Amino acid sequence: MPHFKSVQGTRDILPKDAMAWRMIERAVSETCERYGYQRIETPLFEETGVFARGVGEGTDIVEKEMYTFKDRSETSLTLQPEGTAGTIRAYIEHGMHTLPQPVKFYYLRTPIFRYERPQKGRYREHHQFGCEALGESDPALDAEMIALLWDIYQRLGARDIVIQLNSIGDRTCRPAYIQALVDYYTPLQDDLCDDCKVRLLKNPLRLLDCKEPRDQPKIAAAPKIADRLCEPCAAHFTAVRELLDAMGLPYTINPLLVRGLDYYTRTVFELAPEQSGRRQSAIGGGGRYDGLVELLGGKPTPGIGFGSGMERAIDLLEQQGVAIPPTPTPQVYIAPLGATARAVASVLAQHLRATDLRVQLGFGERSVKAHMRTANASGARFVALIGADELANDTMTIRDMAASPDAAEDQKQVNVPRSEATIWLKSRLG
RNA sequence: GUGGUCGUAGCUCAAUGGCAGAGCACUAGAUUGUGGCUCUAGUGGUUGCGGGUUCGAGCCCCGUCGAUCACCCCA
Repeated sequence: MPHFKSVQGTRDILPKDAMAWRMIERAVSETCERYGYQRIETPLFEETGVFARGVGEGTDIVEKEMYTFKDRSETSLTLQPEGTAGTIRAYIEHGMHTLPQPVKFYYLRTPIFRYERPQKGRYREHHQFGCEALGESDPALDAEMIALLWDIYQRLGARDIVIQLNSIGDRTCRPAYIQALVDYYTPLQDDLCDDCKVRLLKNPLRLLDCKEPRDQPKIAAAPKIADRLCEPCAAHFTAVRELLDAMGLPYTINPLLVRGLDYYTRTVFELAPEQSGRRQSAIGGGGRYDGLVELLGGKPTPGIGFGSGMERAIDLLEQQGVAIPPTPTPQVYIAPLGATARAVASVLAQHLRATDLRVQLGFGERSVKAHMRTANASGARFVALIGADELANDTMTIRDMAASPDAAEDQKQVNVPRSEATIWLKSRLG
């Protein structure tokens, strides 16, 4: 017999984790709706070009991390490696530029696929929630979105998390900054770590990200993008900061914050636990992408968005001991004895469920003891026992599983007419 | 893609190169139809997979798959 395993970097989300997921889903959807964002769900896969062009040909994601395949008509498709590009494609395809702008979306529990070497907090399939807002460049939108992300995690009860903020300029000022960076680093080339030698040629912004100790002094002395922004970008960045200050949102400017997707312009931000030396603990990140809609074939349209990893969010909440709502338990467990009772029990279960009670039906030919054990393990509050005696007089014996072990037997259970089952249970379950 | 550590029952783990085990969980019993505590029994394994060395491999060697940690990068 072959035995199958979930494939590398994927995992099952089991019932024991369901409530944690649901808690996050609720916090996200309710908070987003409060901010006027509406839910969107786009297909799991797109034509490869959507991501290749959107995310950027030179990025690691496109170069070596996409799940790309040809379908039976030889069309190149890709499982979404991030949440933004598909949403932009939908915005363009459905002519949403005709709606009042900005158009504000959120997505939830969206599977994201990246072919990477798995490790803690990093999977080949993971899930994100996120927001996108298109058609508006007002810095108030940037501030609102950062506040929204912050709000979600506050609502979830996460502690000690920080927002890092930076501006990486736009098509006007960034090329000049990158050139300045290259000019600064080129004379130092021979003294750089091997990774940085590659970065200098391939993705100079990433030089700022290096963690090699010997390169830190070079980074500290390197030109900073904040000093090189063009006038409009500088004004935009200032406005975002002033709004965040006015809203009282804690954030820190990180002049070294750059992001790995090519489409970002101006505002970029990340959310991470306060004392996380490790980079893969970032739980959310995003930024403005004013050129992206045009890049994907739409009219020039500003936009901004973020994505946040749900597995990482759950890890964080677990690590911080945030209380997860308990899994709902049955309110009634019905224990039938014998074939006739089982038929009666099935019908009774349906009646009770129709009145919104959570009912667990006991299956099979089992002893009373076995039923009681199963009921106890299920966490059911009451057991409704139906055997020969109860069948004979149309009753059921109801046992209160929450009664003290020391209580007298007649305090623990009572015989109730089956016709009064709903009323009896409802009055006691509040 | 690179490097370190590790793969034994559903879970957590034992077992000098010499008969594969325990606890938990699960199932069933402990005088009539009653849970939790206790006791007893039972189910459950091709020791991740494939080769090799050896009289004999869970243990040693090689490969492979996977997990984990770090790098790279990202959520």
